[in-house]
Amino acid sequence: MARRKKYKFPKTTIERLSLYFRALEELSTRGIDTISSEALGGKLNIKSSQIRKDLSYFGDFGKRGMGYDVKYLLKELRYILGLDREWPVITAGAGHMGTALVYYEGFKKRGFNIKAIFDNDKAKIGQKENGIQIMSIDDMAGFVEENQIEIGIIAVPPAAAQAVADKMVECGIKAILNFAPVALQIEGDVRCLSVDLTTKLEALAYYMSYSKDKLWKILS
Amino acid sequence: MARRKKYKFPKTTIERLSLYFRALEELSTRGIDTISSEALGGKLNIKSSQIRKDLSYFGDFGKRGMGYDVKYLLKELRYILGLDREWPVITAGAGHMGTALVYYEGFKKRGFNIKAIFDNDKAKIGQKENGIQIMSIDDMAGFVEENQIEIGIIAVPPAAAQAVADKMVECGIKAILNFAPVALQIEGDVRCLSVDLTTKLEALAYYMSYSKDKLWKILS
DNA sequence: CCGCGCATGTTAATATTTTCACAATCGTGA
DNA sequence: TCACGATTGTGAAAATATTAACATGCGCGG
Repeated sequence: MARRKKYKFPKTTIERLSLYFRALEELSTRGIDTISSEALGGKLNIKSSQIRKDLSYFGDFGKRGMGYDVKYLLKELRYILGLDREWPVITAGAGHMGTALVYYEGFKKRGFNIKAIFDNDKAKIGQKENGIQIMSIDDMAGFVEENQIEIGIIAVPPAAAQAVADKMVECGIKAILNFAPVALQIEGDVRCLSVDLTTKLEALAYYMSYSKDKLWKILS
Repeated sequence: MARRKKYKFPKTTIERLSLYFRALEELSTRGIDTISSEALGGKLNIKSSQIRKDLSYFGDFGKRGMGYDVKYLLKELRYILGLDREWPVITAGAGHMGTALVYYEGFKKRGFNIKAIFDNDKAKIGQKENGIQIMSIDDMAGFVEENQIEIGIIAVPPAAAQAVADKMVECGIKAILNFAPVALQIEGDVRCLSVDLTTKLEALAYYMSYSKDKLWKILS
């Protein structure tokens, strides 16, 4: 098992580990046994020194002169990222985005199992989506406790997001992934990360329009 | 209009401007005319000094002792971000995620108008989703040229993403927003940003599991 | 079993980003 | 019109993160 090496490392390292994991998975299915940091970096547009450094925070996984054993590194990363178990999760919001998440392959593949969908639309409650029950938000507390849910995903309209987040926290959820375009105020030791669909698109709009007739330049 | 001040600034500044813009919009609809960097930071969990510095890269928008005029700053940010115009965009992928994007309010609201959806599923081609035509990928080139599309959104399964990206580049698309969980290789001066649904979730899994029995600690 | 080439792990240097701290200055009310 | 409280804009310091550079060590071939 991976030995701990350093106590502190950049926040961005974790998200890169996730990228490494994904790329290694793909290499593994292609039957590739070994890869160098240089080659992996080429696939991901990340410098090889960055990869070596990221990995070095957690252990010595490679062999000098040889590179990394794909299967071994996968196993280690799976452990480091906490993907060596199933994570039962709930989602809130049975609209288009919520539904898309329920069908999203990437979650199941990594052990994130959506156990229930919560919504307050009476017409939807009681129905199923991809085999998963849509339930009333009023039943969230009991469900979370019974099924020991720790992770909640929010995919409701922005106006409702804060209330849903509060509800999740109240129900004992420990981590929230937020797809609503609002900054949630979370109290307590609950982790919250947001996936923002529009800021990235707006960044693209910025790049496109600045290149034409604006003069600001981005650093680096 | 905003005066240019500095040539270089952090990459992250642009995405924060987008958050400021969104928060100011909400303040504006609530009839709030003026806000301080401190108060805005409180809403967004961002330090006031960060906000002032971000804005300072583009101009002097505030009044000492008073704060920022909400409507004025909105206007300036709209210009800076390139949101003072309509952006015609196309999407690729008419699956669950692609469909969710077509119905996503946040895009239209900012002037990003999805003009067509491309897919290679014959059963879907010719149909509409939210009033928008689903077309064959073979017709992309003509459509992009005729409609002067500069931005493309990829929401296809990972295995197909690279091919779609190549196609978009070939068609003259200048910026790509990628929702597929793969690192795209883009040649030329085409901008590409990815929205990653799983890395954030995996980061949460990491935080949750490290807090229990792992010893690694994150920096800061 | 020695020497070579390759690719790691790591230390040091560089680059970038955030935060601090405070002088500058706006509007208000005496 | 002056003094005060508030809040900006900013230069300098601190904190973070990336990149370079290279000594170290592994496996292979002779």
